[in-house]
Amino acid sequence: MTSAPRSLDATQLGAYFALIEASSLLKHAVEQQLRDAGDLSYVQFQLLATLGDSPAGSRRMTDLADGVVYSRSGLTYQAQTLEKRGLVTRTQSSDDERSVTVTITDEGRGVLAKVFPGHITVLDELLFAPLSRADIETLADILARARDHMRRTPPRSAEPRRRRKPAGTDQLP
Amino acid sequence: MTSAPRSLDATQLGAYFALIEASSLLKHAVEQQLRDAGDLSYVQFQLLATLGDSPAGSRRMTDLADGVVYSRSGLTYQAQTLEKRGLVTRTQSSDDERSVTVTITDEGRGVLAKVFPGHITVLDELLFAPLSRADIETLADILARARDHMRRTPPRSAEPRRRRKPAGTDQLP
DNA sequence: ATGATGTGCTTCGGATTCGAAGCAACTGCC
DNA sequence: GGCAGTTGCTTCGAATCCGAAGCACATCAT
Repeated sequence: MTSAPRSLDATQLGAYFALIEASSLLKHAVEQQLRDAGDLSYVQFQLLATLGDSPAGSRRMTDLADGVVYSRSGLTYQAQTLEKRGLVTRTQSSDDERSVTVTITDEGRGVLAKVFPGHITVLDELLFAPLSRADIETLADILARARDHMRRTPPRSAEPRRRRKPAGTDQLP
Repeated sequence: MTSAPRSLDATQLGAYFALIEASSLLKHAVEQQLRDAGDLSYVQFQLLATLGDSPAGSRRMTDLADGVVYSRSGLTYQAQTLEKRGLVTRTQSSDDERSVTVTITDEGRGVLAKVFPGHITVLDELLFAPLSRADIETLADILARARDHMRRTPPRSAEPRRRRKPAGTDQLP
């Protein structure tokens, strides 16, 4: 299928490791700041920030899950947590009874506002400080392309559920 | 304290989000492949790979923790797991009674070898496919600088415990 | 030596994660 | 209409993660 299981050259390895390490370090630092400043986990912050940017401060669970990279069940868990703290509300959609609309509350926006300045400071000091303007632009461009490609490419076993047909009725979807 | 709590411009935001999303997506995909191919978590793979690259296939716990971004306790947990499966051994250092040396076993190398080809395939298909040679070089360069900077920069409250000196006895290490 | 401090690792408890399974509501097709 | 299949979300159980506290050895100053 693919050609011989070749190995990666030094540059590729470097890019791969640097990507993983840089994002891990950054994420850890950001997580700590969020925890200290507003008692938020990273996902919780992402959810609030996404909602804060959304029209009417609302989104369906599914849309949220698409934006963030988390599992559905994890999203449910965090949404519950945020609801308990009064930072979001959850309401049934009227047109689709199954669908749940999550909305950020004023208190949620308050926490977001309280946490933002420190968040930006961390980014400035850790990520942007050693990079030039041009670096940042280049980085954004390259990573955006990689991300978009990955989003388009199914995870290699993402068939949503292969159901067995009654018998012999096997046409492709 | 810091200057006015400015906000990020579009490019910076783009770079930040792209970094987080791209690394998350990549990590998830890699994790799945590792799970399927060798029943390894990502950390476990990182540990084995690090050991495999080390002289004599050995490292002290602390050195491993520095290489990977994980917490000490998490490292202990994974090392135990790997030991149970016979992929590494743990032995006391002779010169420092507290220190534990982790060594990869032949079986560990076997798992590593079994998992590698698929690992590389995932990287090729997901990360490198949409990027040019030059992109990869640039990416490696920029992210390496960012990573090195972050490693140098203490996490803003990482003073390992500032003991008060008796008085005036302050020379640098 | 000997106590004070520092270091290396583990244990402990709690939080967060995921996938699989379950439930309820929607859709399409006969 | 009415049932098969799909979709949206939650629940469940197990795995994994982290920080704080604990333990044992090392090192340093007295």
